[in-house]
Amino acid sequence: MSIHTPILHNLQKHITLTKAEEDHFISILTYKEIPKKTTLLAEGQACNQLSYVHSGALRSYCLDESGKESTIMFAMADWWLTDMYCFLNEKPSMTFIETLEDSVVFSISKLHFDQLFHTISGFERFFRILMQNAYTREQLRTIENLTLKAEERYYRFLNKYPQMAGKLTQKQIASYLGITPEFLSNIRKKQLGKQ
Amino acid sequence: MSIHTPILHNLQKHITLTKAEEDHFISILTYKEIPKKTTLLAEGQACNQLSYVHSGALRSYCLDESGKESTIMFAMADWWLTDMYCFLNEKPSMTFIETLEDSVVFSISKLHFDQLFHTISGFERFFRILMQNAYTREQLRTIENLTLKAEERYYRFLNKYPQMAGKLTQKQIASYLGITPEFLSNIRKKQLGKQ
DNA sequence: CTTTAGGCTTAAAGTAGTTTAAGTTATTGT
DNA sequence: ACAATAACTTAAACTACTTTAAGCCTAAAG
Repeated sequence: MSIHTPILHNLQKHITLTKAEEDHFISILTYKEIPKKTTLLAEGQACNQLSYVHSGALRSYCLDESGKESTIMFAMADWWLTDMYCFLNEKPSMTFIETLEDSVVFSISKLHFDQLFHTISGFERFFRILMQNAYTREQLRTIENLTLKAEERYYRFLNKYPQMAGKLTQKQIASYLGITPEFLSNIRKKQLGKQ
Repeated sequence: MSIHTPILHNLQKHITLTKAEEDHFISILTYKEIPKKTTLLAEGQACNQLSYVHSGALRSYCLDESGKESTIMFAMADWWLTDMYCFLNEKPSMTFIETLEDSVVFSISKLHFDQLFHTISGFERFFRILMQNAYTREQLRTIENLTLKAEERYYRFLNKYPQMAGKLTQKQIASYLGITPEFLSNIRKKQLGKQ
């Protein structure tokens, strides 16, 4: 059971690798230990890393003109994270990525990423499935945002990501749901009364 | 310039096909002429078709318990459309798809779709890129829904999809933006005053 | 050609969510 | 151990958006 077992296992969810492919894949990974509350990507920076979360938890968010934060997504162990649009199109990042707790990630540079489609025969398939899942998940989020009230969205969030709830502040959860922290506090008070 | 030129051209945006691959691809397409305001997929039905829009315009939407419509997406010439989650996972459809005007589409069955990954060497890449674009577009929509007011979302919609604006009713546009038709009418009146 | 249903508008009243501001409780850095 | 900063709460005033209901206009169906 090496340090690379989980990330290899993640690939093996969707594709089979030869021993040579495994070795090559491991050779391009950059191991990073990142303390809690560290920003590893900031708006405007080159977004040339795709990261696999080995342990810990991270969050990506953007800021509007007025300085208001919106949490785009979070990632815990066994998830992948980057500013996907900017990574794929080699644009300066439009988002921030920060650790929520001490984390270990394996990063792949855009250069190596592009090569993986040639060096690992199943990688195209692997990444296609990753993108399929990300797309359908994001579409569900859109629909829930359009059709549900904040209270219902909050309970679905708690239900879908119970582990994340403890790692995020209320302000961060509110910014994922698209409401103010004050209103989330309101929703929670209401629920306490019911119990 | 055959009827298949546009759909082949669409594949060739991202991959190169041999003549044999082109012929095979064309052989699995189902040509469909569909009159205006026809429902070609309804909630609960098997969603086993992925459709390329040759001409015309379509819309996908879902209904909540109370009967309220939400427009998930629309598609015009040269776009692809299905209930992606249900198509990929072979679940009964959660959405409706209807034509907004007389349309011609080429459909691919899930069975043929699965085979394409083996019969066309670049298809995995093609579909990966399709999913990448769909994902990053959807993520942008989420952020705009969370951060912008309805008025701003409406003007960005008009700006991004000027051709669609004329094909959708105000009710449908409102349901894409996540507001009531009455409030959209309000926004439009306000703008008329400014001009 | 006429009826009817749907699409669009208007306006008044209601509600979900925001803003501001103040106070309380944790965390963090020195 | 202390001060400073951020997290969470509360409440009152405000605004964005919804609901309801009525009226008008256009297009499709008989």
